[in-house]
Amino acid sequence: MEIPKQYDPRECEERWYRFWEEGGMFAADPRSGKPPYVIVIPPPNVTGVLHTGHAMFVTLQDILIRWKRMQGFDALWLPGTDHAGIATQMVVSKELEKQGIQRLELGREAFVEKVWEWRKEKGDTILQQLRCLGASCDWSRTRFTLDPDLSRAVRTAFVELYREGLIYRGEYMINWCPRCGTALSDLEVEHADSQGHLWYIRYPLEGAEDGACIVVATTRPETMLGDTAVAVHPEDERYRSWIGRRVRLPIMNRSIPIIADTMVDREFGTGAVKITPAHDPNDFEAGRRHGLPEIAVIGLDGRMTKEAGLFAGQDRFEARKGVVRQLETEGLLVKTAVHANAVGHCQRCDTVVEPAISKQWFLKIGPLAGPAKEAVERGEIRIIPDHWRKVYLNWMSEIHDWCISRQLWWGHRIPAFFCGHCGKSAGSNDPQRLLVAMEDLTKCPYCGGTVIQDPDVLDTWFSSQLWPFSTLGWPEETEEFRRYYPTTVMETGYDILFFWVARMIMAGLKFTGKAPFRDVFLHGLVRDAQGRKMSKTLGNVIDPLDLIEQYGADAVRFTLAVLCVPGTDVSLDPKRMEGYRAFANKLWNAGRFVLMQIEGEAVREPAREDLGFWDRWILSECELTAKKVNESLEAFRFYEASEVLYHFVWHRFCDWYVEVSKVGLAEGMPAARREATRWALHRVLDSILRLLHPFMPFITEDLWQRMPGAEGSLMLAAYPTGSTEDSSGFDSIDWLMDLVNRVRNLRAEKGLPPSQRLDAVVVRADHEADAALGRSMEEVAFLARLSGVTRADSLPQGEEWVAGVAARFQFALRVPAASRDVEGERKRLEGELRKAKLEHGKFSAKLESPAFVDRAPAEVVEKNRRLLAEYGRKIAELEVALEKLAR
RNA sequence: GGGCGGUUAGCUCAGCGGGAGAGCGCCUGCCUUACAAGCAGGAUGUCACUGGUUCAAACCCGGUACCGCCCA
Repeated sequence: MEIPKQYDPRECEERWYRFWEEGGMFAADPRSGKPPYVIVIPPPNVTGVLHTGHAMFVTLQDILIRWKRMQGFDALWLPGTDHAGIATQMVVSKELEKQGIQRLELGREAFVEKVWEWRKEKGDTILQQLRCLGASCDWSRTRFTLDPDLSRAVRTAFVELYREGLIYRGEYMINWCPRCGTALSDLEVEHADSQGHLWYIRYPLEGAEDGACIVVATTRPETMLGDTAVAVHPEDERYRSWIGRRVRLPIMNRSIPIIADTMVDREFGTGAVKITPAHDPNDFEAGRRHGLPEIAVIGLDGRMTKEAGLFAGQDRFEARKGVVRQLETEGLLVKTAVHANAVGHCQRCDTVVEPAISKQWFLKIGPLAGPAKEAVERGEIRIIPDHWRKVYLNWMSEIHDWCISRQLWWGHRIPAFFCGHCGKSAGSNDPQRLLVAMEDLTKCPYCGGTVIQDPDVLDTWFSSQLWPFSTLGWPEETEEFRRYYPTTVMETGYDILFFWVARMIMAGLKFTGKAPFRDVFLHGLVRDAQGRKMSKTLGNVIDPLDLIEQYGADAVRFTLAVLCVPGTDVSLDPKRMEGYRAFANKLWNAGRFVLMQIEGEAVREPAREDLGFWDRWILSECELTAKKVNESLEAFRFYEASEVLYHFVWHRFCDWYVEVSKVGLAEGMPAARREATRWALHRVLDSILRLLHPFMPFITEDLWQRMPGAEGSLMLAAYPTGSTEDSSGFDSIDWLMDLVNRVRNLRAEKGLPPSQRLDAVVVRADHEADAALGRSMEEVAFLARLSGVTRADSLPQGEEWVAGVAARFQFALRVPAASRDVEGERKRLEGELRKAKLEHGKFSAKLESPAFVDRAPAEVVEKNRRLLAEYGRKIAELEVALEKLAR
């Protein structure tokens, strides 16, 4: 069998993926009788192309799914895409503009038609790209948030909430994006600190002969045109006598009252604030409390309205400058101070968001948040890492009503109707709650008149919150829903904890009465090598498809897994990926070695007594590794699981066992010994491939298929559990390794190449160590490149011997005269002595303290005693060696 | 303003009460017939600062400084 020296991912990835998919191995089977394990995918936007965030969740979720599938679960990983209202509408609009087509000219129906065409053409690109990473999704169950049955779920949810009075319509302050032309929820506004100004403006007091003024400070002077009051704190001595009087609003020359309200922060500015109910959320609340008029001076297009007087028609930022200039001219600007404040920006287009009063649909959140909070507090839902649990609870306790209507065309149209004849109107004048319905209305249920449907659509997240159950058939009680709901794990990035996870919990509890998942695992954001957020403007975006092309999907996956430390963002350094590509290659060559040794025939399990000490050691290490990997995955510690595997494969199996096995496989060895070694190699490689498969599915399948006796697919083979058998009794391996290391070290310092075999004498081993060495003479000789090892009672005499000291052994190497360097040796030995004395000193100090000996646990004291003795012996041995050198 | 984190080797980060670790990078030597995407060896740290608890603190508690994230 010819196996190339280098692993070539490109050669096999597509082939194996097709093998799995065509073999139906990704499909869940509700009738299998196995326990279900379910993850629903965080649906990528249809506009999307694969980015590193997707690569992250695909890797982690596929690891979980493949692991559980191998463990014998009926694993369902349900894929799909999200219609992503604003994002998709923006992308398609831009596409059309390139063709010279304007969305508004096209009209709603035709535009939506275009989006569907676009989605048909491009919408599944990303799902194809997920396959490149090896995603073992059950593609037969792929869903899209605008599918008819999912749309029905959305409508059901809306109607139910409306009938219960949890959805209402009204004029309130919302966030408005002038560029997208739609309302946004609070979450869709990103606050960015910016260096702005604080303008101090003088408002003349009416009826004051001395020209007295009240000075207010504002970061948004253009809004003063819409001021309808000035507010002070009721207990503020400075202004107490002013309350109830009136001031003259500059520029507009309007008379407005001075009111008292406890919301005023006495420390901010002058302690007196202007109130603009139409353009500030706090002022809006204050305005409603005090019954103030709401005068909108900024329109929804971002331009000043006719209420803005001489500024009407100006852009809002132009008007700001104009107002300041005008105030200066009138001598009413007291001062300008530099001031940092957080400005809201549209999440999608980065335009500065305008707080505005608008008639919108809202979801009353209180009744939903309560149970959602409790479910997490009670531990019915676990959020991992734990600190996100705290963040979740904190957010849940101060959550606000959710503005769910959007002035878009692409999305779930709100099933609300208005009658032009009798004036009945869904949300505000619908006493019997008839104007929101499952089926479209044609006639008014009150008067039979013609109705029109609300033109708005729902926030995309309104449908996303139903995803874990709408994808399984809800509101129908389908077989899938009964079997796979609630799902098992929700795995996603922490950036959508509020957007999505929290809302799914609320919706799940509300509509199904059950928490939609048991565990929530939140991974960190993928950043660049310097820890910066990836962004197009920075030009530091890493394309996962490029990475796959360059390093192979397995290396990409392994890197992401090993970097996934809970609670930390991921700095993705391509350098790091090189390392894991090398790991894949290492595994490849280890596999190549084993396959060459077993020559295509399955080796029968040998009798226990035929297994050598090193064979039993590696088998035991392998069990231990399996156990740790399962434990780590159970706790979502992906980094730990992958590190444990990396270490075992490279630094136990390859570095030591594969080397040692060459002794057992050598020509002159008894047949039973050779067979036992071959069996152990085969056995451990098989376990390694199984253990690594969820992390590196392609290379492991490729190697596994080459193994004698391989049937079906590795992805359906049993996952090793690791035994609970006693794994002690291998301490002496560590001593032998240390001996080999010391010999290698001495050899390196003498500049003696491995090709030069040396004679060695090993002496003064204690009985235990001596016995261990006796069992492994050939192995030690091979590993340390020695021509012969002699056990003796004392160090040999003579110029040609160089001494060294290991943990349990003292040894001497016979070196050529040319490489002797007495001075250098003395320095080396003295250096070692110094270190040993330092360590010795630490332990003896500890053990001399009665407090330590009395109060520390016995095993800790014992361990310290042992180490003290070890260093004591080492010191003695080094001193002997030095003394000999002096002679 | 409220909440949550972080500060450990040149870089990215583990460790979270009992001998300071990994990967990458760096230095030296090797084509030792699985692997040069490799092998062997080596160097590298006042575990931010400061009090306290403890026989014992990178780890627990209090404070300080700096950095970050989320929410208003």
